[in-house]
Amino acid sequence: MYLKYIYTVILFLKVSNMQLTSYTDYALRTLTYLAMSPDRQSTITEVAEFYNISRNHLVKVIHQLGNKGFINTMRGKGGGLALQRPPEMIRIGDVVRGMENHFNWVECFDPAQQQCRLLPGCGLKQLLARAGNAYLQVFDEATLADILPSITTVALPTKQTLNNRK
Amino acid sequence: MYLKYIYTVILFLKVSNMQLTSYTDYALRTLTYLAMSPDRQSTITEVAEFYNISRNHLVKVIHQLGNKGFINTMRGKGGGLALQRPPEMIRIGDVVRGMENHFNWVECFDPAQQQCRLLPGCGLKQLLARAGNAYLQVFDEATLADILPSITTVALPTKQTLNNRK
DNA sequence: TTATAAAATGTATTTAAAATACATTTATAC
DNA sequence: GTATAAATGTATTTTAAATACATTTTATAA
Repeated sequence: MYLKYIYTVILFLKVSNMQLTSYTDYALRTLTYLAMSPDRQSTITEVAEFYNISRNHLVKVIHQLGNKGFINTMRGKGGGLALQRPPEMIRIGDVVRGMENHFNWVECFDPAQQQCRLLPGCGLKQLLARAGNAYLQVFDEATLADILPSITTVALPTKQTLNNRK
Repeated sequence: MYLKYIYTVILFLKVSNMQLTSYTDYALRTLTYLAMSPDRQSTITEVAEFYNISRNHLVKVIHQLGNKGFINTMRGKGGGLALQRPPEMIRIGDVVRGMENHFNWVECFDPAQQQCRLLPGCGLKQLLARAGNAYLQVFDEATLADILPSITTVALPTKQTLNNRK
């Protein structure tokens, strides 16, 4: 007897993308910069130049940092950026989550139908979810204050040096 | 007095790439397939067709699975693939590590010099490393046997059905 | 009240890596 | 020696991230 194979339930797993892009990198560095430059406004240009990274890319990162409530942004002359809360109150896990919006731990789907056709016994999905949670958990246990480099190793611009520069 | 800013120590973090690509996805599914088809040789073509995925891509995945010692591959007529060990002996963490070779948790470098210029107080590096370890830890606690779907939901080809097919 | 400095926003281009495709070689069973 | 299967290498396509460019909006200092 000829048996057609039953392909009905196919486990298609778009395995979790846990990639932290330069988005998160830039975000954390911007926050670090701001934390090390308290009591004044910094600007996007200033941060981009300090780290020697693309200002254009940074613009978007900083915009998002503002949207997510990590920093205050002020337009116009005399405007700039500053932390919205002290470093101790900024949880790294929140930053990571806020910057990486595609934290789709798992998607099980039929690539043709683009919909989940979860196998009843699919243990991988749960495993990936647990791994992802363990990953974020670590970030949830640290604040910006915890990762600040010892300030003495880096000389940051100050209001005075920025003025001298002009 | 004019102060030149000291840009000397710049923290450049290529933030860890924790992305599991379709490589790992395909690998885990191949292993699952083989585990559900014990007592016989399967072929690359068979696995690719079952999951309806690119045979060419799968070829490389399977080659690597063989290199890493998860499966036995046999060339030539009557050849094919089979698990090298029972599912209980195949640790998911090992598979993930084996397939994703670029698990560079952290790289701190000056993009110009491409070398690490680690800040003494850089707490992010450690944090990322810890998160990565926590992530892998979960995979280390599971074996292939743990994630196998209940076999009754999927009908796999058998030696008999494969012959009927010709 | 105007000029300027700053962020906000949108679009287009470049780059890098993953995914896929294609072609050839090597091994083995019959 | 022929058919079947994996091994291997290269080229192309696709996708998403990163970057660049252009314009608009907002605030404020002069």
